[in-house]
Amino acid sequence: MTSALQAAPECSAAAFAPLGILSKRADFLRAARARRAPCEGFLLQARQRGASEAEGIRVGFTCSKKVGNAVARNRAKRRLREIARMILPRHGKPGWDYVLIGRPHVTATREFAALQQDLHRALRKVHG
RNA sequence: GCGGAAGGCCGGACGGCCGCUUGGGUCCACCCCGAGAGGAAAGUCCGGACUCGCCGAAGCAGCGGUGCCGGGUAACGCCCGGGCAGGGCAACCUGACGGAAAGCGCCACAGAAAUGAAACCGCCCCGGCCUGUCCGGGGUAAGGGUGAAACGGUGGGGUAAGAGCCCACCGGGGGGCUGGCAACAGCCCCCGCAUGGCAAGCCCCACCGGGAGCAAUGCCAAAUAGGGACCUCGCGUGCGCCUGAUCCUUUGCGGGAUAUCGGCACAGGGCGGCUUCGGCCCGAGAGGUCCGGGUUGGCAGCUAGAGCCAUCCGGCAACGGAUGGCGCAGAGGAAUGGUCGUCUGAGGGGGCAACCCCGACAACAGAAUCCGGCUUACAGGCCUUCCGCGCGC
RNA sequence: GCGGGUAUGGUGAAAAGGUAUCACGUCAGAUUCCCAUUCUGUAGUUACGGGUUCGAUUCCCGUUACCCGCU
Repeated sequence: MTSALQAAPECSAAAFAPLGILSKRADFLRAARARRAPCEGFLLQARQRGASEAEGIRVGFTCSKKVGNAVARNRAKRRLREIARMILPRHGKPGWDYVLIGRPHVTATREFAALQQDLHRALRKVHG
């Protein structure tokens, strides 16, 4: 966790998108217990962290074996990562954790623009 | 032209923009220049490389594997060539393909009998008297029936009935010669010839193999309490040597003592299932197993390798050799992506047709230490060689 | 990633290479005025595909699914 946050400022991309990466099982579990917003292409879970925890926007991705074989899982994860990179730095809120969970068949094949719409809608629901 | 057989290859192409990982340039940042999934990256079924204070080597025992012969290879359970057997008109395909008179074991049910064979019915002969759908003794494996399998097969002779009892052919066994490195094949001679099947049952023979695995292993940092339990072996020798402590003596140098401490030595002990040799360690402690506690960070291993591509030479081939060229992913909760455009396009739709429209979501699938194989998955396409049938010349 | 194991009615387990068995459960029937108890019956491609064998749940090979260990 600390490594992910310390690594982020060194990373060139982090200057644009200060997104931390979730890697701890505990973080995923805490996000799952907080707010959730299902939509067509994926499931969004989000949580506002306590003051003592890390800063900035953090994001995690989950594609279980249900999504498919390794090719399908990786493809779904990459598309989720892409929409997160495009949208979260501007529309996400600092101090929040977001977890995007892939769905079988849909996440890998849905129109990319529709996926982006889904994320916008899900973020509004989670924040509001 | 139709239907097949074998071998090999490809697995959309190019570009723009925005990203990711990584190498280099740059003092740093910005930025610039490169590189970035597969034939199976898969299954983890074999074989290696590499690592290990799991002691080493040889032998024995044990365990596991392989199994026609020859060759290839670092090695293999892989590949190539050959033999034999089975299948196919053929091209060609398939085969765990050593040993069953070394031994042990099993062969259910059925059947008389399931293996150092055997007489239920039947057939034939002899004897008896109650002369019969009878009883007793013997001969007989041709016939019946059972079974997955019944002790050579078919035909003829022969006989009381039969029988390798005799003969011919086929099959089998033994020996010799020839060809071949060999597996094996061919020919000749001899033997009328009881000697099932299963070794992917134990086993025998030959050959091979120690174990664990890159989450191996090494280093750095951080953190905790270096804590507990159990097991195995040992705790010996002494006028040995040193004189370093110590003690006695001397003003001191020096000399002496060896009870005690220390060092050295020896005996002894430990390190594989056993033995031998070697090595290492201990020498009064050593080694091992387990529990408990802390960490879940970083670096190395980590990508130049039995490497790839051409050409030539040797070889039927697998493959080997020589010369020249190439630089070819290295992540680490894990990069190799997103999107747009142009082209090609199997296919789909429309039309009598020319042609038009749609069309990259058209396969299986994502490196994780690295190689050689095997196996499994795979849309569609291309190339080469060969076989059968049909037609033409 | 590396290594190991398992698969048998709905569930949990047995089974020398020779008819797949046991317990609980399900459903149906009998018993009872009704229920419970009791009794009788019921259903398996032995995970899947090949091979060895006369014959495979068992032996061998491949595939699939699930489970476990190792930092």
